[in-house]
Amino acid sequence: MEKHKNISMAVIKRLPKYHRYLEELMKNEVDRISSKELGEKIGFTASQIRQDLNCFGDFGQQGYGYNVKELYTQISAILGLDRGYEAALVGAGNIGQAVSNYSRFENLGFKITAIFDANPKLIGMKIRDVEIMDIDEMESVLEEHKIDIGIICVPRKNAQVVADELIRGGVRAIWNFAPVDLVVPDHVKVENVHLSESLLTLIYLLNESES
Amino acid sequence: MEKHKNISMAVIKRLPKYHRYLEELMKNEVDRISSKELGEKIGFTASQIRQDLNCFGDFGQQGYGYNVKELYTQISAILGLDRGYEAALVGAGNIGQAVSNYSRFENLGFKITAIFDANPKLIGMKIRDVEIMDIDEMESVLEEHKIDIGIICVPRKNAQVVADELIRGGVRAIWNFAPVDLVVPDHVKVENVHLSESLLTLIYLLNESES
DNA sequence: TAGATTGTTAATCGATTAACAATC
DNA sequence: TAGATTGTTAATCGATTAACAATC
Repeated sequence: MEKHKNISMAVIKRLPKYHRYLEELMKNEVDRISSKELGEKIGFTASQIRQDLNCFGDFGQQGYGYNVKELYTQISAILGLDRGYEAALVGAGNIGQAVSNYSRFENLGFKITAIFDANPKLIGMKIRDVEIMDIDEMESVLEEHKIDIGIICVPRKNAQVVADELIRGGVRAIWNFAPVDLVVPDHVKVENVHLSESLLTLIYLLNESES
Repeated sequence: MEKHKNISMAVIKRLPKYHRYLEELMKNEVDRISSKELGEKIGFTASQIRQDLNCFGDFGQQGYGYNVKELYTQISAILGLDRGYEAALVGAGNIGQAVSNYSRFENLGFKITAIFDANPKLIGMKIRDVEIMDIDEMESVLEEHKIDIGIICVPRKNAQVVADELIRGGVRAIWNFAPVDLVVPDHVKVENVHLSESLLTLIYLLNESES
């Protein structure tokens, strides 16, 4: 399976969508699907789907299409969902609490096992059985505990410092909810959830269609 | 200013980023900036920045660059931030509450003026002075009150129904936090915040860089 | 076998980058 | 004026779509 190299971002960003639609098809007990049918569901061209999937392997069968269950398993493996992930969340404010409480992630093998905040009022509180710790303890916790993913939900001005600290603690992937572009070394991956940018895009589109 | 047509999504998605960086430059009291300097800050090529901006007008001056304040004003206007927006949020669970509480939006002229939920325990509670109303009242509230943007924070299975209801009530833009792709008529714009997809992308990148 | 649908190559389309004359 | 930097056209690069032989 060494096809795996130099996959474009465009393709990568579509993988989770395939995953979601295949999960749904499985739930509806659909056994097979052609690229044409899947394309109609998902809103892609059949051609694009075949191109995308062929970046990773030959999952289909001529004259038949794709076996839903098998393809789902394959995509899950490609995404890396065949193992679990431990995350540490920093910043237990509005968004931090929402993310901590979001149960949908657990099906994906994703677990938040540590939560940090600087606010004394929050420290000691529990979110889904995980106690909020003092951010000063983060360094030592990261040392004794292997964390895959850091989640940054702190105010903008603290985000970079927290990122640096997470990286020093061995974190290789950062899910960033703060409205900044973090500066990180090459071996660290960042995925941003920039809510304001998303909202501004929507506002632009709203006005565009009205004018 | 009728250059405004047929702007590609790639460009539109970059506009909020320009807005953010220009805001920061203004705060730092920078008067002028060249496409080269801005590019270095923001991580785009100078060429791309000039191309992007020229979709909307001639904002620069040869030999000088761009006036930060003026460009910021222009980008704000392009994004539609020269007026205010009223939003209705549906689903006051984890994410709904986080979004309701997110104060950063108010600087953008964006205000959540109505919140709905189906849960009797939540109805009557207040979030930032806005009372959570019974979702059954939504139809009448939308009738008497002009709402620009609907925010969907309900569970997946209810999202499409809520979207339909918002659209019937005259909403033209939907900010969707539910993990579904909504089906809407052409004149309605949807911007998705798909947290699971974002997380899966990050997990993929994490594994890619490790292998 | 015949029909369907894949994997893959080639053609097209769109977005990014480079180059440079215009000009402040 | 000379240097700097734009706006814009042309070249390149990459992503999407179309086409079709291979084959289940």
